[in-house]
Amino acid sequence: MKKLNCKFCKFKSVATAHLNENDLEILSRNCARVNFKPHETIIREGNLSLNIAYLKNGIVKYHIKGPVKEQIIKIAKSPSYLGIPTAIGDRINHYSVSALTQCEVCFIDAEVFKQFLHRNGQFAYEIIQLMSKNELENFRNCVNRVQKQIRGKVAEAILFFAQEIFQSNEYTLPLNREELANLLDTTRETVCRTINEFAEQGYIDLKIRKIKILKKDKLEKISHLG
Amino acid sequence: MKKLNCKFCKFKSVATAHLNENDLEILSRNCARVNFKPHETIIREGNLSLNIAYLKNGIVKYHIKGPVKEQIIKIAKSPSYLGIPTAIGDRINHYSVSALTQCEVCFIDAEVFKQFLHRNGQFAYEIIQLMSKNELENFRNCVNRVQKQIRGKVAEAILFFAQEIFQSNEYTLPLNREELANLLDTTRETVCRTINEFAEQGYIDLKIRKIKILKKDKLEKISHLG
DNA sequence: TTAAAAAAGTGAGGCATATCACTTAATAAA
DNA sequence: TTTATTAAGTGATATGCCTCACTTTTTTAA
Repeated sequence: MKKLNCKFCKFKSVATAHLNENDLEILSRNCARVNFKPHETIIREGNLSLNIAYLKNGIVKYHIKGPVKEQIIKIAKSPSYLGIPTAIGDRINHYSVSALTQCEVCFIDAEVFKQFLHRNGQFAYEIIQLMSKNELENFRNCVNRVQKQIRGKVAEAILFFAQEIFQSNEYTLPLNREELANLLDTTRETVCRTINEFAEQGYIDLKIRKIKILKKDKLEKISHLG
Repeated sequence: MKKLNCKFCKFKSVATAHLNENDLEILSRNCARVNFKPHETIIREGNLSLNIAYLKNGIVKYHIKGPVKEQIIKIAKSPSYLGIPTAIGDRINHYSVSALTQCEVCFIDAEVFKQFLHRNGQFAYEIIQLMSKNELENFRNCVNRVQKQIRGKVAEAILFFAQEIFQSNEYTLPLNREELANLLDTTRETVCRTINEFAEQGYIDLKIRKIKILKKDKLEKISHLG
């Protein structure tokens, strides 16, 4: 943990840009930076939610205890706030967030963050905008989960990592087969079969976790079809 | 449509309680009340989102166009804001909301609402709190959808309407079998079979849409089991 | 009050995906 | 390097639910 000067943070969020000198000073005093290695837990379900986490760098997974098993609900990357709903919606975290890659996180005291929201409508508005976009994404996500068949979901995931996470058609998947299966509501075996089928068909080049998209149009068609 | 005096509205939201006389006056001038019959659309996906809808009275369904079909994503009842994420997250509605019962809705000009958020941190904070709770619920909802089997979901739905919507063990389901199936990601036939099985087992008393819960503990067990 | 239309219920068979049991490959440890 | 461990891949079988085709009941309209 290091104390910071948030004023000069190059990863400053859109919302934070609305804070004045004084508030940035308060933020600096109530903010601590922590680094996480892959697999480490940043936010833990069931713990007291005393901080807002801001992901400055890295890729994370959100996961939650379900009636049957632990479930990955989404993948997110920096820059983004990680714990707003869980810190403001209740005193206890309702989900976990874990690092998939090396991650750099700022923990902001939740009370200080709430004070900013109360005092600064501009700041609050930016947060509301972020949360709104998130909720729309979550709805979309949920419908895709329940309606698409496995081939459609695997294709969607391959494209998601290329477009939303890595901005490249070539990348190393930050999930193993088990985790990918969990994210897509299926089993490891089915993911193996499906992803290898895509490789056989020449839609992707696949070396375990290294993926290169060869026929984006084919994948898009499979993804949209369900 | 009628013009209102929001100051004396007995359905006033927690957030609105933070508005001062002047803002309440502005709200009154930019707010219109509309009544809806069952099946009528309150918010339509794809339309411009120029208003925030506040549900003063009634039960609604949220639904969204999926890759395969129109999907019911959730059921909500008054009092609640209906269109915050879709009005603030984008210029165009990303989901629809339709009346399941007779509904009373206030449409608030989105720009006026945004002004309140900008100017009044207290107001914004209340909205953030509502949105946070919503997001936590959505996550929970989504995990249940993907992990539970049909029997578990039907049991959950029966209990949900009793506890969250009607606060009674005896109620008339505001959905037909087709809609209930859609909400639970299954087919009409499977819902019929499952719900009638529960009736045969004596867990519920069932007359088409009239439901009376007889063995809550049994339903809870089935629901939690998945 | 009867006819028409819509909603609900039911049985048989099919299918996508899960499960199980195992092999092969990759990575980590000794 | 060799061995141990974990991750990935694969075939055979099982199963929960969907689909289809139809009947029965309820609601709406004439």
